[in-house]
Amino acid sequence: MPYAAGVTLRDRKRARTRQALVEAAAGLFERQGYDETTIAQISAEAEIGTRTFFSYFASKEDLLFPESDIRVHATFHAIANRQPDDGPAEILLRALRQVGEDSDDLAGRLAALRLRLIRTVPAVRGRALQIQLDAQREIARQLAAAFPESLDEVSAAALTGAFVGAVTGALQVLLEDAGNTDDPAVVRHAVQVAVDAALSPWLRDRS
Amino acid sequence: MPYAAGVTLRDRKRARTRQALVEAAAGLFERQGYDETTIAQISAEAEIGTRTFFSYFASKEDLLFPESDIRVHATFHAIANRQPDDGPAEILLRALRQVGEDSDDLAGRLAALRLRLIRTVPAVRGRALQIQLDAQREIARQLAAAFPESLDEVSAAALTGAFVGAVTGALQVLLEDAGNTDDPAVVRHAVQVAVDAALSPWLRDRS
DNA sequence: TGCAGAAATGCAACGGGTGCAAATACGCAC
DNA sequence: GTGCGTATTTGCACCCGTTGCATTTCTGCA
Repeated sequence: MPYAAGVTLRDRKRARTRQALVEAAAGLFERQGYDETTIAQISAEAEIGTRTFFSYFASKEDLLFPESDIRVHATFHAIANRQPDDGPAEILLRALRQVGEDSDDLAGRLAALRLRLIRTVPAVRGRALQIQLDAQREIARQLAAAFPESLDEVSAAALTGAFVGAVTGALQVLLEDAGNTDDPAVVRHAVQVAVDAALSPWLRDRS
Repeated sequence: MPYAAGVTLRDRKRARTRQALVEAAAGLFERQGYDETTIAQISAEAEIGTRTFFSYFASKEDLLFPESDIRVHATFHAIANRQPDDGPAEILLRALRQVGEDSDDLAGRLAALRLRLIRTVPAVRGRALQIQLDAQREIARQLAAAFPESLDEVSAAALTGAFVGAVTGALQVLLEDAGNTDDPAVVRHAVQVAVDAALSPWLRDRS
């Protein structure tokens, strides 16, 4: 029932405008750079008033992170569909592995742009880190709920933080080495190498 | 030769003004809140022009992170003075442990304020995370240099990221549970618990 | 003491972001 | 299809952080 009731004209129009904003922004950011692009320009290109922009996105940075919760939901899914003998670490491992393979997320034009701007623009990097931290927290909560007897909230958060931190750290180095390539294949490969390198200590213990 | 030559009047005056800015800001932030305090106010209280503020700090957030590299330097020190048979993990472990014990950093009024604002104000949290990431990167670099045959750059970054991520994750939960206390003793205790909880997986393997 | 260079300052401007009130468009009942 | 109540859009004025520029003031040093 994806196209169920309740999806009104208003809703569709709103979604379309939102999409238009993201695309307009992506184009302008690529052409002129992030700092050089003004919200007024983006709004104009999407044919809405400047003021209205802020009823779609709370800030300029947020344009680069629409649907910021898909990763969290993916992990929820990994937790829900876990193998009976999977421990917390196995779940996180599988989930993070999947991030590397999920081409939808990394191959897209917007994803490449986002990655470049995260490396380049401090404001964007800051926002990205915050979103990551929130996601981490939420995943930890779910993990603790799924393993009530072996994980308290604090341990769950520590574990999640360790995994995410490891991947982030490795990725940081790999991307800075890779120079300014936006080639999706290169980026995807870097992510996979990073995940494997980051998670190898955990792999060693269990295999 | 700490008070060596070259320390001119200008330098001392500049340091004094910088300090005055930090203190003025701390007071105002405590009294009125972060967002409600304007740079003009801070500058006025420190008796400089608003414009001049930006020749001391690049942004409002940076007021809360003067000497942001002492932690990095502490880790350098831990690396330099390592025991002959210490591995990379032991070094990071010792360094992070020390953070919890170093009362200079956590007991101070400014440190408590900083911690509260990190939890409260998104802009501050963003800046803090960026500084942390930079520090992490730098530590990883040093670690890789210290263990050339057992650690490549990527592994070093992953390891560092895992440790820091674990502590950060644990601390996040502990501080949000602790409510809005600014009691330094409580905070310090939370940090120690967080570090121990976060690092216990690594401790188990080695002891 | 005087001069070159550094720092401080004032001013104007720009962009992100918000509160407010008027105008507009949509959903829905009739 | 009409009309009304409500959600959305919009323009406007405003605040604040931040920067460039030109001017003035101050310090280091010969």
